[in-house]
Amino acid sequence: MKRSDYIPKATIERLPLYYRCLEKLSAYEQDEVVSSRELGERLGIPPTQVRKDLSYYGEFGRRGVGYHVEDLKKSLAKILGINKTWPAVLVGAGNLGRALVNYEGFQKMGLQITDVIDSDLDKIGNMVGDITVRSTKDLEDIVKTKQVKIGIIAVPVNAAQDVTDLLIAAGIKSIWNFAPTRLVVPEGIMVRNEDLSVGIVSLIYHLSWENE
Amino acid sequence: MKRSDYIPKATIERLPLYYRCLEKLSAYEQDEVVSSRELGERLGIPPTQVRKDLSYYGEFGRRGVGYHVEDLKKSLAKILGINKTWPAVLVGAGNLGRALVNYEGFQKMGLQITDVIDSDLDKIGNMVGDITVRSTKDLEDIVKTKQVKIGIIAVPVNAAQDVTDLLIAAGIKSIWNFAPTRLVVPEGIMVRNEDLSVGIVSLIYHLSWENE
DNA sequence: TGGAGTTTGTGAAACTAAGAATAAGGCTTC
DNA sequence: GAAGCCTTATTCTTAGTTTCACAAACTCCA
Repeated sequence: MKRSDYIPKATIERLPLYYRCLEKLSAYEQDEVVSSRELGERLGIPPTQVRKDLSYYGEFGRRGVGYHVEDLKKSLAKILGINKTWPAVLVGAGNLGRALVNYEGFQKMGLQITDVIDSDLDKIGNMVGDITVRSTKDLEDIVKTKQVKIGIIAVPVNAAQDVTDLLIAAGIKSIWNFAPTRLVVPEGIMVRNEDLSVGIVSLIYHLSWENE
Repeated sequence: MKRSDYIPKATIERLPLYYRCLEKLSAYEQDEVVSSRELGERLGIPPTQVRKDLSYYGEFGRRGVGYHVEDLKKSLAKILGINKTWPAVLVGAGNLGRALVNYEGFQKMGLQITDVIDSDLDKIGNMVGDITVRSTKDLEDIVKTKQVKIGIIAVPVNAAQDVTDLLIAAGIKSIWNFAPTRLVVPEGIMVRNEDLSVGIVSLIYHLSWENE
């Protein structure tokens, strides 16, 4: 597939939004075709931005017509890598861990949490959704046999770095980190921080400055 | 407090990171002073960026010395508006809602979830943490009497817009949205989307392109 | 006291992303 | 099949953000 040499990070963040919007369109709308204008309007993104973003990866639309919903959806799935299923192991069977396992949206995006790990002996053996919580001792075996590349960290801050080290030792390549701390990882390991506190603070920031 | 006319959005997103780092420093380190270099190293941000970000709000450091940890922490708290406590009402007593109520980091950032609302009759009256789940009918009363400005949406996608309308009708000014959809709101209402699917997709994206 | 070594604050430069303008292709209608 | 109206793709311009470079301020030590 064509791909420009440099693609803005911001573009990559918008692609999933386009994808999800197309999913909705293909499920509920009868139109086979959507214009960049309509796609943009639904997402609050200018149409020129939509076209620009897509153009990094090729020509998907037809001038004077628009984009074919199904085709573009398939193309985006391929671009995003969600045309296959990615197994993931989640560490931390607390509230957040349970919420993530039960989160509806992941399956559609290609993520499947196949295993849940916890170090708390009381939690091992419990069910989270339809997954049995297993011990950290099993981690390496799980990662190796299922070829898992993604690890999700949903443990308290003070355990996050230890869990990271365990995951990397077991062979994990990408980490999705929900603990509000910066993880130290070797070259080649990708970390995405999903930092909830940052989100709320920027909301509060705007609230507190808004009358000045 | 001094504040430049225009402050980059990216800067505002970094301020909470600085704040949290300072908290850690003030709790575990004996040094009273921290340099922009050290602060940056801990967060993976270049020191010039740290200084520039802070400089939008005034001069907090001493040349040749660095920043006084406690002072800067206090200044940042004031800038971010987290020197006071902001009450918030959470809608949706599912897994995600429970995870949010029990999330440790919020209190420190000035957010206090004071009430939980759900439309599901089976859930009303249940406890989430130490909060009793209440009906949507009580929403307006809660918002008015407690002067709540922040609403948190942790309901399924198809209910999110209805909940948004309810929150706004009740007088909410800022919405933190965990449902993976774009909310339609009137002018003057702030929305922050915390879209978990986007996070995982950008991780998958990098994984799937990495060997090309 | 003065010089060497730090570290901040900031204006300018470089870089990155977004937006506007334009060119080119495609549909519709007569 | 030609004119007029759409819509995409691309180039060019503008805006936004980061990085650089350096003066100013401070510490430490001789």
